[in-house]
Amino acid sequence: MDPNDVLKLENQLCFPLYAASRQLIKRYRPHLEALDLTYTQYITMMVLWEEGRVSVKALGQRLYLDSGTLTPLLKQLERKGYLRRFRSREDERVLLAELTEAGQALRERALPIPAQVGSCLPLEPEEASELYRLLYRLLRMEPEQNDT
Amino acid sequence: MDPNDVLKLENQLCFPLYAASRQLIKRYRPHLEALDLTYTQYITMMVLWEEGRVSVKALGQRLYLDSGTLTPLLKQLERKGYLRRFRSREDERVLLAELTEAGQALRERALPIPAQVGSCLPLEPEEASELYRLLYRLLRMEPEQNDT
DNA sequence: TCAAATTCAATTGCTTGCAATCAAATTATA
DNA sequence: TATAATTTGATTGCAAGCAATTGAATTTGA
Repeated sequence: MDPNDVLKLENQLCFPLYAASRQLIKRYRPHLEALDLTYTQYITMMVLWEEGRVSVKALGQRLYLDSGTLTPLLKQLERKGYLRRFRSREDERVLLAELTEAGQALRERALPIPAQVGSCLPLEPEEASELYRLLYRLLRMEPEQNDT
Repeated sequence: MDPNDVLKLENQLCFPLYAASRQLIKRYRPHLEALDLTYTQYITMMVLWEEGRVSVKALGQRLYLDSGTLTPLLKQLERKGYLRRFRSREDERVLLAELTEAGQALRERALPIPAQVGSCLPLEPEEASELYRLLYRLLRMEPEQNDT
């Protein structure tokens, strides 16, 4: 590559990743609005639909989000009545989030969403799974170094 | 796929896209801090380094961002002295952003960044270019429909 | 020619996203 | 057992990101 082109937008992996992520999330919005969820709230609910109950720490590890993002988001979901927040008996530092009945019921209404969004993607199925594989490979990046 | 697994985090393309995008942007931060730029400011500067001068509208189309995001961002870059903002003579509605000397000079300091970030990715070169290709295919999604 | 429609940027208001910091609880170790 | 280090979640402050709205400039077309 011409060294003058190194800084062109189109020559960097990060930009299409960032742009595609936002564009795809935008595709979820109209479907999620009916459920009164944002995309981040939706993926949080997905973990709860799978686990039923989860600590903030575990949630953060699963979603690659920190407590600064999760705390207000979980409070919001609690206000909406989809989950309860309470401290663990065994370790009072640990805060657990647990599905309510309403949160559990919401799952049924979310079931058709993946197919609805997936069907309008301009990718062949094998391209989608290759993309999927490469993204998970990329996610295996080492976590940031801290100077201990 | 078991229909019960449709809502699992790991079965959706959007989640790894969203997570990988944020993780990769995090990789840029330490390098960009030295230039007093955030990631979004950086990609804005990349367009300016390429074009020299660009309207808010064109910038938004290029970056998939709207004026609500770009207006404060461009004002910030103007405060830092990297660009000037002024209205077009031909059409007073159009606001143009133009590189200053300082903005032009900043390019030299940004040149090594792509290689620095790229070198720590856990992808083979051919995987990276395949990922790149698939992301641009995905970005060819139709823009959102508006009900005219 | 002039009123309506369109285009464009700015503004408002809300939700992330995250670094930095703080406080509380627990664990390790002297 | 003191006390130091670690873990954990909350809080704070700032920068996106974007929908909705506004207001000014321009274009369209009757």
